[in-house]
Amino acid sequence: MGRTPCCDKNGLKKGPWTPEEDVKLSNYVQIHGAGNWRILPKKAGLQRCGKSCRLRWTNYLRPDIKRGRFSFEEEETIIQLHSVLGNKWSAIAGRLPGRTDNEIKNYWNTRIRKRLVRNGIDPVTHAPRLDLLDLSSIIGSTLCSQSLLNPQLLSLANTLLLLKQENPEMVLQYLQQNQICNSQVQHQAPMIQSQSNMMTNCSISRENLTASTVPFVYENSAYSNSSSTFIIGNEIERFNSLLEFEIPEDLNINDFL
DNA sequence: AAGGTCGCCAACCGCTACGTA
DNA sequence: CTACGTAGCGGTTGGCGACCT
Repeated sequence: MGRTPCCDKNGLKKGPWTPEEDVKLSNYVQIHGAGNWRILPKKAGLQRCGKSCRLRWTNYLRPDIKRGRFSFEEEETIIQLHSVLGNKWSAIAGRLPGRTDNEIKNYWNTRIRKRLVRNGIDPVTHAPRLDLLDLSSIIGSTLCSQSLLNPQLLSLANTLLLLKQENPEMVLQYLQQNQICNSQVQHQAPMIQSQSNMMTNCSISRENLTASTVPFVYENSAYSNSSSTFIIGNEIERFNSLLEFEIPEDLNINDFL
């Protein structure tokens, strides 16, 4: 038959750990090592179940845990890994030294997820939320009739549209740097007089989008498909932190196509 | 100043895969 | 092979502090 029960739950303490309990647990693990959580509480003199001890150790007391704010690089890594792995918090934590799955999960749910939603990006699929866009100008257009509505291209165009709302100047720079937009548009300071006029000076051909943009996005990422939105999504954040912009109300995706 | 609301995060709950008797 | 314990994982909860009204 099986083993004896791991612990008798009657009389065991629950709730927040006291400093005294932390010391007992830390001292015991430092001497005897982590593991065998079933007998650990008794030997360490703790009125806790082994599971509670294991969680306390792995999520809080472990000496290699890095505490404090997540860096921009860590945040980028989390978003990128989440776009590939989904809610596999332990797998994500395994690639972020010093961070626990619980910490990453909390950070995702309280910060990153909300911010992605705010920027019009679905936190589950990491794709732009099409329901937030007026796609009437696309559906039924020549794009469709010519079978050129490839999902990646549409996804990229949508992302650029969102990005334009956030930061039109950056969109221009991005397009020009990657030879997607050939026109010589003057770089101007933020709070430009008319963002929409500026954009109409740019011509972005479908050939350029498929031949230049998508490979550019991919070669800057270890992942495929969904990562295209991720890369640009980060650009939104990066520039948001630097600049403030007016958001034009007369946006149309045709500005990009 | 007091009560209400919100956000953060540590800890718990429940489930699953795997190991062991 | 079966039954059960253990470890690990992801989802959820609840306490607490900060902020708002």
